[in-house]
Amino acid sequence: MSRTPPHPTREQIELPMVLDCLSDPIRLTIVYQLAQQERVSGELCCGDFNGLAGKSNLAYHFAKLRECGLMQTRVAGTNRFVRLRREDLDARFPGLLDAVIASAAKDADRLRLLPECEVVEAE
Amino acid sequence: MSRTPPHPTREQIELPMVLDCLSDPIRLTIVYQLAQQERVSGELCCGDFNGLAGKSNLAYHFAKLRECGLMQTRVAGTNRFVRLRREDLDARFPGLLDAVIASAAKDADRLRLLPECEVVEAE
DNA sequence: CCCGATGTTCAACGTTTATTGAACTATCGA
DNA sequence: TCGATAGTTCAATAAACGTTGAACATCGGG
Repeated sequence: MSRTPPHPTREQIELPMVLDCLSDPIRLTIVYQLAQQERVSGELCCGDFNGLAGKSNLAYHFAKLRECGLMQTRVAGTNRFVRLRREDLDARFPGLLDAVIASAAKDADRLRLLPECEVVEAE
Repeated sequence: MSRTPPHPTREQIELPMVLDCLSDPIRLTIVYQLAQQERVSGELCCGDFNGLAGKSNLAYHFAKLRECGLMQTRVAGTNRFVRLRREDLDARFPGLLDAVIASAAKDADRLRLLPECEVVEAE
């Protein structure tokens, strides 16, 4: 569990898998928030997403994002840091990631991927 | 069965649904071939895709593509013509469709969405 | 008016998916 | 060394998905 998990090579990244990965609201939110972070460190810790779902569910989504080549995991002590594989994705599918992120930003309210995600409970 | 089936309005088109729709190889192929057709009539007849899958299976994929807002169906006699909802998609998600199509074109051989799709049968 | 062609609808099926909680592993700090 | 923390793995479940074939509806041409 301590070693860095396997990632696909750049050439192994497949378009349908990437699109399928991005089609899930939780994963799209993760990607979107990682994209926001690109201007800073580019990295976020797994725990930073704990608000989105339960921990085991998040681990499932992280694995999918990693296996399809969308993001990269770095192990640091008891933490794991994730980041977008921006260079590989831009090389494989130029403009795709930016278009998806821009589209997500446009619909941020609709997708509920805003910083503060208030869940309104109707009775 | 004769009347034009329901389509979502432009504003009803949702990003995750569009991405999910595009993540299926058969649907991606349909979209890709419709995009090729944009320089000509922009339309193709349902039957033009009969090589991709069985007819009932195609009807299923057509329905998904229509319901997510990716394409439009026009009834003409006993035929049905489909086309990309280019304007609506570009308005909703600028650059997305083009990026996806360009990515698909880049991987056309890998995705087997070339005009002649030879299926190599290993014993 | 029927026949053939075009496509859809329906029920059935096996597979994949997302989600959960419990158990587990690994690391850091006191 | 012990305990708390971070995150993964596993088994179980329910829902959604893609594929199939048979039945159906509609239109155009003889």
